[in-house]
Amino acid sequence: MIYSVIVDLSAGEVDRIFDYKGEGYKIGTRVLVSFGKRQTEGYIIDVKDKSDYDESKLKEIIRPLEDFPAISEDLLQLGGFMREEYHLRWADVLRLFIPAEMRGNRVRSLSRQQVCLATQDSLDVILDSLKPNATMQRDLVTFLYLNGATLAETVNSEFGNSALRALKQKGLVSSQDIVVRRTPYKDLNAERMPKRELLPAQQQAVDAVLADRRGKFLLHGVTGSGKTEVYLTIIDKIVAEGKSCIMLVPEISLTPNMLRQLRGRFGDNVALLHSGLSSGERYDEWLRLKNGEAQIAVGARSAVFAPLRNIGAIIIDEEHDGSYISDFNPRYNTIEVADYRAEQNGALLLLGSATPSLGSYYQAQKGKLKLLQMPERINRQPLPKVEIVDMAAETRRGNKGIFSSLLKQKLAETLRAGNQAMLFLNRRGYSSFLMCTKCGYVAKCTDCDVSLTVHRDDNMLKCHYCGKHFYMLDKCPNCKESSFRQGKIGTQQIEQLLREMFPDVKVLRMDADTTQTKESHGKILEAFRNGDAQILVGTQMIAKGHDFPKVTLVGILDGDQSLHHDDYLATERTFQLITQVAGRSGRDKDVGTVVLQTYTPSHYCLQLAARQDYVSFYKREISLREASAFPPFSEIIRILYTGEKEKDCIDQLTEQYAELADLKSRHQQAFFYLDKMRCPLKRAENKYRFQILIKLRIDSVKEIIPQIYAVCDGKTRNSVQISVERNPQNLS
DNA sequence: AGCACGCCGACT
DNA sequence: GTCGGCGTGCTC
Repeated sequence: MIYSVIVDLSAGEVDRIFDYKGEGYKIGTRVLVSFGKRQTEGYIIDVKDKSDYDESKLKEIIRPLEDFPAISEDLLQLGGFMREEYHLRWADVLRLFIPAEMRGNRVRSLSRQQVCLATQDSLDVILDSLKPNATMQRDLVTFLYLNGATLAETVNSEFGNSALRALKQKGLVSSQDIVVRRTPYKDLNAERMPKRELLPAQQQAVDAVLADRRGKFLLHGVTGSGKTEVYLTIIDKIVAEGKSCIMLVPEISLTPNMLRQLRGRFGDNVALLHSGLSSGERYDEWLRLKNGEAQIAVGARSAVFAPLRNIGAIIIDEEHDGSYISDFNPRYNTIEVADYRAEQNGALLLLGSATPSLGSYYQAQKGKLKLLQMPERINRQPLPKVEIVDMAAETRRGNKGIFSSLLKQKLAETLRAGNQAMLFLNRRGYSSFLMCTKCGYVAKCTDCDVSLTVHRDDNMLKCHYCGKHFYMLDKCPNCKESSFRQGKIGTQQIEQLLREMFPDVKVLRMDADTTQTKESHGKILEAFRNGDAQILVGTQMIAKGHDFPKVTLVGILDGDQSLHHDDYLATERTFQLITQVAGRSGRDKDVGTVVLQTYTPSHYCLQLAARQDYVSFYKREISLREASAFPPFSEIIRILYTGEKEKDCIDQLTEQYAELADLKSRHQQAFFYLDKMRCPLKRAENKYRFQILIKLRIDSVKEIIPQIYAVCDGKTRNSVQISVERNPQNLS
């Protein structure tokens, strides 16, 4: 037989099928092949009788890497779709479908010794054969009789090594090696959670979804409206019918919470997939799904590739979240991928959010998604009251600080009442830059065109783009003066200011700097939930999904921050962020308050976010998008050129731009826009950045996109990396 | 992605 | 003269 093999190398020149000879392999099997002068892993993606290549030159497949096909045929088909749709390489796509540790033979199953009784005799008979004073041995035998096979390490710690050895010698107990599965978050409470009675709105949503098993739904439920319970009920039903489910949450820090609820309801039938697991855990969880030992996959975006068969439902929580769009290689849109998989499997697709993305809500308006609404909180509490504070007026009144007088007052009240507060500022570090007051020199990264952020905890200057660290400056390298002005305040400084303002109050901070270790997310959140601290300061990390019953005050310190980016997503993002953060307040008995500080208090985005009026915001924003022909009424394509040699980048861009201009002249009506420019972020990680921006008429996308891809695949310099992004999330 | 081949500059 | 820089081409 001839096998079509994709070699597991990520490079343009080898991104094609290589034929090999072999016998008895199944499609989807990973194999070892000899390739050029050495051996490589590869994936069988097809079988055929004849090769287009000179068959006498075909090499033989050396051997399979696993005794089962690692990639199912429907995932292979999905891979083909993604390759076309997102202009990706086979190897990059296929790698998404298997746990990373399977490549390069790094997998090891974990085996442990297990001991059990080696005799069928009754307990009395066994006990009779033991001396009355051998208490440990008698206890152990009794234990094994009652509990069955047990891990040797458990037995050893409970009953001691000598009892076990003695019993083995007598032939009463035997031991064997078994493969044990490594379970992430093993100690996460697994107490059985009862099904909760659904409220009418929840029941309606569930009924509507279950009425169409191939339907596509958008569940718009305000923060605190009980969307999770809807998801659980649907999963329950689908699993009961023998089908599997995928449940996606936006980021790793939210998985423990969802996992706790899923395990509480479905026990071991749940497996967790995300990049934060140890390699052993990830492999074992993947295998449990692959083998059908678990039918429910939960995780961040990569869990959409869970190796499940017969999928009945794919649920995406907080569907508006930007993390569902992978913005580095391989770039893909999780919702589109989920849609394809749902279609393939005849599964239902459910997207949920309190602030749906404009695109999804538009799809719902057009009837492509069925819209389900849950407009009320489950506790019947009103949504939190949002007070907008005009910081310009505050400054005029002489308050130059970061906290408005209203926020200070509310903070004091909240603390006095024994409640908790969250303060949100989407800027980590101590201050955003360091500038010499004498000559205006600003400390910049050596590799990126970005000013360095001051970090006080380790007294360093850090590049938030590439992560490089630099020593703090004591004098200006330019004019040797040592007087500096600092930029905008970050979370570190907020934490410090709060400690000064409320010396007796415990403050926790959660941002990328305090969550570097694997479990730090969970620890901070748990500490705050337990009441170990009264104030939590954080970046957008604290905005998402968490449920803190004692929080009655949320302060948004810089509501403008994301509003004035000059990209078309700025207002949508700001609205989502403010609504999500505000939703953390007042989730229990007490009504929540939100203080929203801004310099543009009358901006419609902030006004409508303060009223949590999504529908009005949608109407306003969608008509703006339509008038200015932005997505979803067009598609934006960015071709990004990066490289260490500036001239090569420019030459490469210029050549391809000429071809695209030619393409445009032949399809005038398809193009709203075509232009080339230096990126706003001129250089990053020691590479220059240039881009071509294209805006296409939506009904021309299908026809034009392959031609744009073809241009990018033309003759290229390997000193320049070229990537194509469709509807990029940021244009920096 | 890696590895060999091949053609120019800087050194013992 | 030779070592070695990295541009170019190839892998079933």
